[in-house]
Amino acid sequence: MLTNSRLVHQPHDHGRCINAAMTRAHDLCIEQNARMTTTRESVLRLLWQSHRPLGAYQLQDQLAELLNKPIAPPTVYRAIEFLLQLGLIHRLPSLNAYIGCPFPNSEHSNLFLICTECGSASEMAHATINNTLQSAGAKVNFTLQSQSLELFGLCPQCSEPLEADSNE
Amino acid sequence: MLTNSRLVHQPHDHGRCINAAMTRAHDLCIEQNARMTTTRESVLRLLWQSHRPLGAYQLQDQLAELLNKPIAPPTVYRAIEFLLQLGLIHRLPSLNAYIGCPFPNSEHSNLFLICTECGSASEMAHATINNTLQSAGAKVNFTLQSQSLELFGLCPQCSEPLEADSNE
DNA sequence: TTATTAATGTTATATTATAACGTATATTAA
DNA sequence: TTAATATACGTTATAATATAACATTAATAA
Ligand SMILES: [Zn+2]
Ligand SMILES: [Zn+2]
Ligand SMILES: [Zn+2]
Ligand SMILES: [Zn+2]
Repeated sequence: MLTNSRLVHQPHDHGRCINAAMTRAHDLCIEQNARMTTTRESVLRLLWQSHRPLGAYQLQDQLAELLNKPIAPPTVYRAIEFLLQLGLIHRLPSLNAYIGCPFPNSEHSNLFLICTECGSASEMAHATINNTLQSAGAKVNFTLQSQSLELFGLCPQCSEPLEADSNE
Repeated sequence: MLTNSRLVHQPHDHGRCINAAMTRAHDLCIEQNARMTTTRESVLRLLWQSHRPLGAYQLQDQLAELLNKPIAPPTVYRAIEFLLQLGLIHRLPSLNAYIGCPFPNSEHSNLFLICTECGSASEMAHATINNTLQSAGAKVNFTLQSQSLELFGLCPQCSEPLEADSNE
């Protein structure tokens, strides 16, 4: 089971998250002979500013501010599409939002844990779950191609206040 | 494991699906002291015309034709919201579409099997999967509240042509 | 019946995403 | 180096999905 949950939902040195993500991205681009342009790099970096998914129009605003010039939606969506195709980011359909992928190299299905309180989202690659889903499909002769798995709930951080209350 | 997969992805007497769904809906409304108005009933019935999820604006068109008068988006969305709250339908976030729930009474999480070829979608309530997800969350101190699970692939119907080819 | 609540009608607008076409920039071939 | 090509970006318009706000009507309760 591969996950960034422990990191995401705890205080941590987030600079390392950013650096690691950007390094991986550049490596992957070289490997795939893809171009990491300023726009694409900026969008990826913006998505890694936190572990909270961002919508396309939030990205638009932040990108415009960062590059200090007006940015139109297609610019953002093109960068998003590029990053999605390389597997550097994911789309969270239930939120219409995007988030950086912490392990873009490894084959993995997307299981997200999304905190309804703070908005942070972590990702899991969970072999058992994937196998179970696969065989659940197979049992009814359904050939699995891809999947979108989103779990909503309270992250460790946001559960704590409640525990504190019960101590009083 | 509770599912309507066998039914959905095979030829079947769909009239029975519709009748069962409408009966369940009316029963549930009585039980919950909720009003099944013409608009709401029509939307539910439209969603049950097939096992393919429909978007809000497809519903708008079909509802306008059915009721023979212009229908504005809020009318559709209000009916959708009502049916969602009663658990009579579900939203499929990755499709921006809605589908009737085959077992609105039973507590269940929403696992959908969506055929990328014919668009049909079936639903599963799968205890093992839910338990596994629950405990996967618990392992990283994540308290599960709700979930959105969508599997994409080929249904039995749409896999068959390929099998036929290999017989030639 | 009147008061109250619930549902719908209506208009406008917010939010998310893409189409179409032109321009600039980078890569490759000559 | 230059010309040809492919790739990325700029720009404008618009499609597709969803909601806000307020007026009107219908159903229920007092
Ligand atoms: Zn971090
Ligand atoms: Zn990922
Ligand atoms: Zn049916
Ligand atoms: Zn259901």
